[in-house]
This record gives sequence, C-alpha cells and structure tokens, in this order.
Amino acid sequence: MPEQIPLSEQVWEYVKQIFKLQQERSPVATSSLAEALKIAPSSVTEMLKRLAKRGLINYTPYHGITLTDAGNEAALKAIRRHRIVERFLTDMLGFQWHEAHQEAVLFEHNVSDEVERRLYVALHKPTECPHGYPIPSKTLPVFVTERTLYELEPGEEAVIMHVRDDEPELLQFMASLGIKPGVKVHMVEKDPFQGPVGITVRPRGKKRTIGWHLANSIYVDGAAKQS
Amino acid sequence: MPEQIPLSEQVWEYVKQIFKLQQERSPVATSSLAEALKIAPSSVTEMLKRLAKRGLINYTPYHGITLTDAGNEAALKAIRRHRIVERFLTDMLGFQWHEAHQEAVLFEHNVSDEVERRLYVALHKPTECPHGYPIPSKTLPVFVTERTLYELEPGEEAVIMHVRDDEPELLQFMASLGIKPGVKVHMVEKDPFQGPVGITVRPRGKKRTIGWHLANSIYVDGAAKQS
DNA sequence: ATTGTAATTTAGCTTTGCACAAATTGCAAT
DNA sequence: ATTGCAATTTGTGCAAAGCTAAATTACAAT
Repeated sequence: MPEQIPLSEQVWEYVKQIFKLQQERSPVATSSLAEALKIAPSSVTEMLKRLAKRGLINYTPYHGITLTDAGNEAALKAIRRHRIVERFLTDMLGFQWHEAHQEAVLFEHNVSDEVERRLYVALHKPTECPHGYPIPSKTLPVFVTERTLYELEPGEEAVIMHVRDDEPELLQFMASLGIKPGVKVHMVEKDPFQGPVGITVRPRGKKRTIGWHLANSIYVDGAAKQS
Repeated sequence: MPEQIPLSEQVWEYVKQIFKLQQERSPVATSSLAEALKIAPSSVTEMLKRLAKRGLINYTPYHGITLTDAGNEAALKAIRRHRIVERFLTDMLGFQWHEAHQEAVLFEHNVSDEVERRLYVALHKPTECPHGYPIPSKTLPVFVTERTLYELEPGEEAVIMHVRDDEPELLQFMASLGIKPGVKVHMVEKDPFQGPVGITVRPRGKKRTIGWHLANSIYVDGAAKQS
C-alpha cells in the first residue's frame, strides 16, 4: 500500500530517464542521471532518496540504482504517455518530429489517464511514436536488435527501426536526409575511431557522409544482408 | 522590463480567478479569492504580495486588490487558453461538458503558445467555450447582458447565453434538462426569497421547477420579450 | 467613544526541488 | 599498502506554496 499521493512531475521524469539509462547500463550512476536530466549531481542524490523511500528504486549509496517493479511500471506508464502525446502533436496538430519531443515533455505529466485513453483511441491506437519507438502497454517490447547504423559493416544494408528523439537539431537534419523509421540504408564506407561514415539512403539516394554521432543515433534492424 | 521568469502555474490560476471575481465586485477581497481557489486566506495573502511584486495586481492591504494592465493581459491569456483547451476536450476527444472544465485546469498551464495556436486552428477558430463563454483574443467582450435566468420575471422569455462552468454536477443536471447555450427558456413562475422557479425549456419543454442556485447559474440574453 | 466581530495579515512551520561547497568514499595506479 | 582523483553524498541555503494559530485592523453597532 505505498504511494497514495500522486507522483510529482519531477518524479515521472526521473523514473522515465532511469528506465532509459538502465537499458544501456545497470545499475545507473548518479552522474549519468544528473547529466541526462541536466540537474546537479547533489540534487539528484536528494531525489534518489525520495524515490527510494517511495519504493520506486533500489538505492545503494555510492553504487548506483535500479528500478523496482513499481518503478518499472511507473516508467512504462510515463513512456507510454510521452509517446502518445508525441503522436498527438505530430498527427493531430501537425508538428514536425523534432518539435514533438520537447512539446510533449511540457505537458505529458498533466494529462490524466482518461485524456490519455481518449487520445490513444482518437489516434487509432498507434503502435509507435513518431521516432519509431514502440508505445508500451504493460511491458515494453525489448528490441532484439540494438544495433546502430554506425555498427554496420561496409556493404551491409539495414532498415531503420527508430532514432534518438531528444536532439531536435539532429532530428531536423535527419529529416532533411530522408532518414526515418522504415527507410533502408546502405553502409558504403566507414572510418575507424568514431570517424565519419559514408551511406546511401534507399531507394535512389546519393552517397552521403555523416558523422559518428549521427550514425550512432540511428537504430537499425539486426537482420542485415550483404548487398 | 518586469517578469522575465515565466509565471508559475499557480500565478496563472490566481490571476484568472481575480479577473472573474472582479467582474462582479472590484476590488476583490482576499476571502472571496480564498474561497474560489479553495486555499486558506493566509496563504492567499502571501501570494498577493508576490503578485503585487510582479506588477500583476494593485494591492492595498486590508482593502482588496485589482488587476493591473499586465495582470489583465495575463488573465485574458489564461482564460483564452482554458477555453480553447475545453473545446479541444469536448470537440476532439468527446468529453462531456461537465468534465471539460476539470480536465482543462489540469493541463492548460503546460500548453505552449504554439500548441495553443495550433489547437485553435485545428478546432476551426471557435468563438466560444463549450459552456457558451467567449474565447477572448486581446480583449474579452463584456456581456451587455449580465442577467441570470433567476432574474427573469414570470412571463418573460430569453435565450441562454452561457452557464457556470465550475460545478460538474450542476452541468450534468443542466444537460439532462436540455439547458445549454442557444436554447430558449420561458419563466413561468417564481417564488420570492431565493425560492424555486418554474420554467419551460423551448421548444416543446414541459414545465420544470428548478432551484435558485441553478437558475442563478444560467446567464440569459437581456432582450427578453413578453410572451 | 468604545467595543466586538469578522476579515485580514503576520508568524512560524512543512514540503518539494534545486544549487553550491565541503566532506566522504571507492577504486585504480603506484 | 598507500595515495590520489573522480564520483558521491552531506550540509546549508534558497524559493515557491501551503497550513494553522495568533495578532491586528476595519467598521459597524452601541
């Protein structure tokens, strides 16, 4: 019978972020959270104590954190809401995908369950956000394929599954290159040491050279075939 | 060059409420604000000092408050947003009018200017909220007619202009009686001393007896004609 | 002119969140 | 084993809002 009081806006944001970071490395370090949320590490520590008290995370001082089951559930709920709101912004209000994320963060936490439900229906029950990430219900389908475009070897071809949604400029640039979920890409050449990579966007794309960061923000289907 | 920092959610709520109360009686008393916002009077006093510091109100301790020009502008902006969001909830998400007000309060303050603008367009630039109140742009058209249904004399007939939006149960009941903006009503009989009144809702309404509070929550067109 | 009551304000305390500076801890390199 | 740095945590302080209880003020009625 914990948590009668509704989670504060900030708590949702923390939990959501912890969930994401946990998919890369678990337990999650205070500093990585601080960086992701753009909050001073000390403030994060404060909040972690509160989250632990509410049973949302397992917190071992100096050794990072993990989400509890309750925390996981909260995170999925937050992520679901976020992605539904994103779709609302793009599909119903005509926002560009690089604007959607920011705007969504603004009001997702003030959307009631009922509004979320109705939005979901009005949008024809979408399965993905505008950036290609799945909209979770109870469980978030884990990607079998956690390869980024950068990890493709020269000659390989793959389909874009989803792209990072938290850097507007990057998204805008991607859009200008025709990069979006569902599109096929071909790795032409790759420089070592996080150097630039040459790719073509199918069909009928010219060769393009993109930087490491961009290439590493594009997640592709693991089933790659030699061309 | 005051107010660089955005107004807090609470500040918007105060300013909006002050605006409404000011239309009935000006200056506005601390206690009426406290009652309207369901906040302890002492807390309201605290906030009034902050509002005064930000130049939103003229505050004379013990003698009530008035909105400054800046305050007025802020209030109209808040009201506009509120009413647009209400329409969004009813028109696009299918909420009942008695639910719209509550839900709108939840997230209206987290809606950005851009989202508001797009909502407004997507809704085909509505001129009124679901309860019949006008959606202001720069200035709020003051009602020439500030008569309530209760003030009609027996035999008079009038058109409903708008109804109070902040009491869900009341709204639900009104809906069940067919009472909404644009509908004609006929005053049949009226008891003195805030007693019940008998009315008919045109066209083809049976006679109905409603209480004082309800009758006084329905605002009608001043141009009444004897029937 | 005084008094009493209701409205209002002040005082003191709580909570949530954030930040900075100082102390502490973990761990890797010597 | 010790040292030293980076990551963390603790301590202190601030701001927004809110509450209760106590003091103060306005004003009307005597």
